[in-house]
Amino acid sequence: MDIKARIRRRRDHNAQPQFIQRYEALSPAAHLDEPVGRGQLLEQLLDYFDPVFDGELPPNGYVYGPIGSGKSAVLTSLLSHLKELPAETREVIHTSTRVQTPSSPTFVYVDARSATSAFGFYRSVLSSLIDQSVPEHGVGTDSLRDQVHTQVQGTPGAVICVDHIAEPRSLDESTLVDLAASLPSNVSWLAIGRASPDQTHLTTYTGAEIGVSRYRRQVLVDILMQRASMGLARQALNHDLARQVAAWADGNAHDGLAVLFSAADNAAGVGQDQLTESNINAAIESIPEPCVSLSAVLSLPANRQRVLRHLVNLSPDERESVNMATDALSALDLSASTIKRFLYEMAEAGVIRRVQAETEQQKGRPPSRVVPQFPLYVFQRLYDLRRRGQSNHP
DNA sequence: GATCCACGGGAATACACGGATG
DNA sequence: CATCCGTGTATTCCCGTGGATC
Repeated sequence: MDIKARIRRRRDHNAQPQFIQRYEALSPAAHLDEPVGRGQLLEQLLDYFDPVFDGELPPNGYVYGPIGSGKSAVLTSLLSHLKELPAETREVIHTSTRVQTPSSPTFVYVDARSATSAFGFYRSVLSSLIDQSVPEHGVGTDSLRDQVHTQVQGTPGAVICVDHIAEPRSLDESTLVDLAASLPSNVSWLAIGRASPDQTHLTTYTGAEIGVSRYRRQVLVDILMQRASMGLARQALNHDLARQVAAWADGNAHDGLAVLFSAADNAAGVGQDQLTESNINAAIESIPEPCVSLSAVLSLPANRQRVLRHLVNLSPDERESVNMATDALSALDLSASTIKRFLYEMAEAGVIRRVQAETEQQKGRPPSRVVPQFPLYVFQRLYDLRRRGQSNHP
């Protein structure tokens, strides 16, 4: 490295912003306010929602597509914009004292990963319908359902969009159908999931289906460049590297962003001001196959995430068996049997994988190695950031 | 006092293997 | 040889209890 470059590096390090400027912009679990490259899906969703603008309800619907194809990104962004519409008109038209009835159906977003029970579902719907916060305890499930009824009845209705349907640990299809049936008749739902229509019986209840295909390579390149420009110092990611990541990710934005995040984190750690091919390759190496969604991991109950966070730091030989991992995690203030049950449960959900040992030992059933199936470094960093954020703003 | 659900513990079941048995 | 049995470990299943919150 020549002297100029060395000097420039020192100067940049001191005078310029950090290499990683915004972790949120890089996070595979976060969505942009304006998603990139999904104009067609946006139009299809607007077509589907179109009756709402005439004060009518759309039919039940189903949006399906593979992981990392932008379903949640587009839907959450679209809903956040749509929800602003009635609020704007309300302020202008109505007096502050009168309780106004909206002239068109309202939009509700429910994440089935966090609303995993009937109680959670009603609670999520209700808290979206009213401004006040809804208690998590002390109120019965039936009472919540009745409150949803009183909120919706006599209005033009609501479209309830239920994301991440039929994933492990989220709401399954028949539960959704049952819950929806328990709501007033002026409610439509839009389910978002990964199963194609022939793999689900959900479509027997829907009047509209929207399929989403994986991102084309060039679009994924654009997404990576966009995120890099928002989250990293200038010129940190060059186009060729973005192309490499996109080629590897094969249309899966989640995995592509996980690589970008991981590579950037690594580069920042050793003071680079640009991502290199070896950063990218190392990051790619660190992504498991198959890779479970980080936002799914980050919406697990708190103590399960805590177990995973500590699992990340265990050495491989401490993960040689479920029992050994349980012992190694005993520093957590959870009982051994709970930790063990968590590990089995999360293996069931695909968050970790159990790999049966070669049958060498004599006695008993062979143990299983514990292998994380999520991007370790990215999870670690996001988990720690989130915790710090919470303790700053309790 | 009511409510939900995370925890914790333990029972039941599955699996692997060597050795005994028919 | 095929099957069963005993032992030891792994895994799954189930449910009561208590903490946290209203």
